[in-house]
This record gives sequence, C-alpha cells and structure tokens, in this order.
Amino acid sequence: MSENASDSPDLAPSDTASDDRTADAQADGFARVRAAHENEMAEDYVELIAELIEATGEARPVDMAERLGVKPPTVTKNLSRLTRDGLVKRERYRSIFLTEEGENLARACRERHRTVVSFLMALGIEEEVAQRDAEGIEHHVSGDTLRAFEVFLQKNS
Amino acid sequence: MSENASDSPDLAPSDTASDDRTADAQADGFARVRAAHENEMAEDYVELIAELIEATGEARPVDMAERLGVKPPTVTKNLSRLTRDGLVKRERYRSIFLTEEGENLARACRERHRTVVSFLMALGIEEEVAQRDAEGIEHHVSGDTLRAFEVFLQKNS
DNA sequence: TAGATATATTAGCCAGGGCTAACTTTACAA
DNA sequence: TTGTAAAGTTAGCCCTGGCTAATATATCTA
Ligand SMILES: [Mn+2]
Ligand SMILES: [Mn+2]
Ligand SMILES: [Mn+2]
Ligand SMILES: [Mn+2]
Repeated sequence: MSENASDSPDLAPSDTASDDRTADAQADGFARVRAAHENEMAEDYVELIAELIEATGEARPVDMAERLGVKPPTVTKNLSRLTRDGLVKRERYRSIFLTEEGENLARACRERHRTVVSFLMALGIEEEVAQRDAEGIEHHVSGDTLRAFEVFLQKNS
Repeated sequence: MSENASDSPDLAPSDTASDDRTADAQADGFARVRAAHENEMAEDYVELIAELIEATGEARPVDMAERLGVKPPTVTKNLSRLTRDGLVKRERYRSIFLTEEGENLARACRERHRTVVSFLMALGIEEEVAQRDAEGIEHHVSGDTLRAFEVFLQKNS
C-alpha cells in the first residue's frame, strides 16, 4: 500500500527543477499550515482579551466583536470553545478572564505579534500595512523564523 | 447605534501604549486575514496542479492528495469547488487542467511562493523550514510586503 | 426604582474543508 | 481479452466559524 519514502522511481533528480521537495516534505508543510489554522482563533482571541484588559480594565464581548470585525454571537460561541479548551474562564453575562494557560499563550502571542510588526516595519513597510499583514503572518512563523526576525531587528537597530 | 469613528471618549491617546490602533483598523486587519483564508485552498491547489503538470505531464487527484497530505475524497470535493469557481476544467475520471484564470493565478502564486522562500533563506533560515513557513505566510503577504521582500533580495544578492 | 437601552446568549442556518465507507470507472497484466 | 488492482467519485458524517432573529440579562437614566 504505502510505498517506500523515496519516490521518483526512474526519474533523474531535479529533472524539471522548480519544486524538488519530496512529496512527504510538501505534505508536512501543508499539514503544519492546517495545524496553525486550528490555533489561530485561540491566539487572536487571547491576545485581544489581554489587550483589552490592559487598556480598559476589562474584556467585554461587545468590544471584542468590534475589534475582530464579527458579530457578538460569533464571539460568544468562540469564547465557549476557548472555555472548553481551558484558555478562558468566565461567568455568564460577565466579562472575560484568561486562565493561567490563556495568559501564557497571550503573552507569547503578543510578543510574537510585536516582533513580526517591527520586523516588517524595519523592512520599510508602512505601519498600517505591517499591522495588517502581521495579523495573518504571525500564525505561520516558526521558532526558527521568529529568531531570524529578532536577529535582523538587532542588526538593524 | 454605530458611533463616530473616533472612539476613546475621554481617555488620553496612547494611554497604556501597546496597541493604539483604532478598532476599525484592527477589524480591517482581521477581515483581510479571513479573506485570505477563503483564497488559500484555491491558491495552493492551482499552484500544485501547475507544478504537477510541469513535472510529470499531468495532474492526478491521487498525486495531489499525496502532496497535500489529505485523502482523495477531499481533493475531489475541492476540485469541484474550483471548477465551480472557474479555475479548473476537467472531465470525470480524467486528469485536471487549469482554465486561463487558473493558470494566471497559479503563475502569480508560484512566483510569490518562490519569493517568500528565497526571502526567508536570505535571512539565514534553512530551506526545509523556509519551505514550511512559506506555505502559510505566502497567503498573507500584501503587494507592498512582497515588493519589500524583493527589494531585500536584490540588495542581498 | 422602574422603564428603556445596551449587552449577552441561544437557536438555527450556512459554507468550508477534513474524514470513512461504499461504489464506479479506468488501467494494467496475465 | 478479461479480471483484478488502482484511481476516482459519491454519500454521509464531523467540527469550525461566520451569520440573523429572538430571547434573556444587566446597566443606566429619568
Ligand atoms: Mn492574527
Ligand atoms: Mn495578533
Ligand atoms: Mn500555501
Ligand atoms: Mn505555495
């Protein structure tokens, strides 16, 4: 059934150039992207909750909805998922808090977000654009790449 | 109902620092990420179809599934969506072709993918990691940012 | 403090993109 | 050429994360 890992049976390696990765390596890349997408909602939400608490003293669904650009029922539903997953704790009709785990995730995400934005700006990109692009890019930056961004930032003041 | 765009009623601007973007700007960022996600499947599929045709002469669902790391029925379903959306043309049980529109999209995506990978590698990241991260990052790179990547690549040979 | 307004939740809908199991069609090899 | 193996499709399931409409609760204000 599942063949040997080394494919390309009788074809010279790097025949037509382009993408000479093995099918497995490519599949792994796509799998990681799908995994990243599964964490994306959680990361953006805890990040936003932490920001709102810091900025205004509390995190309310209505404010989250406004900043996320979605309707309040969407926030309610997603908050239930985050509560189920142990990142958020709350009581009905009351404002939102992060669990210890949620706070840790929020801290890491905010740091990473800032790094990505700073990196893009160091590259000469305008802040508005940097913020927009970072919102998506941040979830796909591996530890290695994040470190490379930091190194670049140190070298470029 | 919907208030004036300028919020933060009686609070000094940049009070607690951190994220001083307006709620609207932030919502716009999230909206763009959601829009990018809607195109992601299409972009990866047409890119892969073009690669397979170039490398092996034809694009077969079974090979797409292997390289995407998904099961064949998933490919079938998604190909139907792409056909519906005018990017792919095919006959049942036969291999896959791109429409003119699909080819244009594939060309742009392959170019962008290569630029992102090259950029990350120019930053000192190992090829495997660059390929993996690029698979996700590529979909969130605006025209401005892509140009900045290209400028960086020219400056750094 | 009572009524109006703002906020939050619930219920129910939808599309996307995964999956398995079962079936159909094609391709290959004896 | 025929029968089996490989490939492709269909049906039906799941979860995510959007939405609207209706309802419940909290908050504010007169
Ligand atoms: Mn984000
Ligand atoms: Mn973020
Ligand atoms: Mn991709
Ligand atoms: Mn790609």
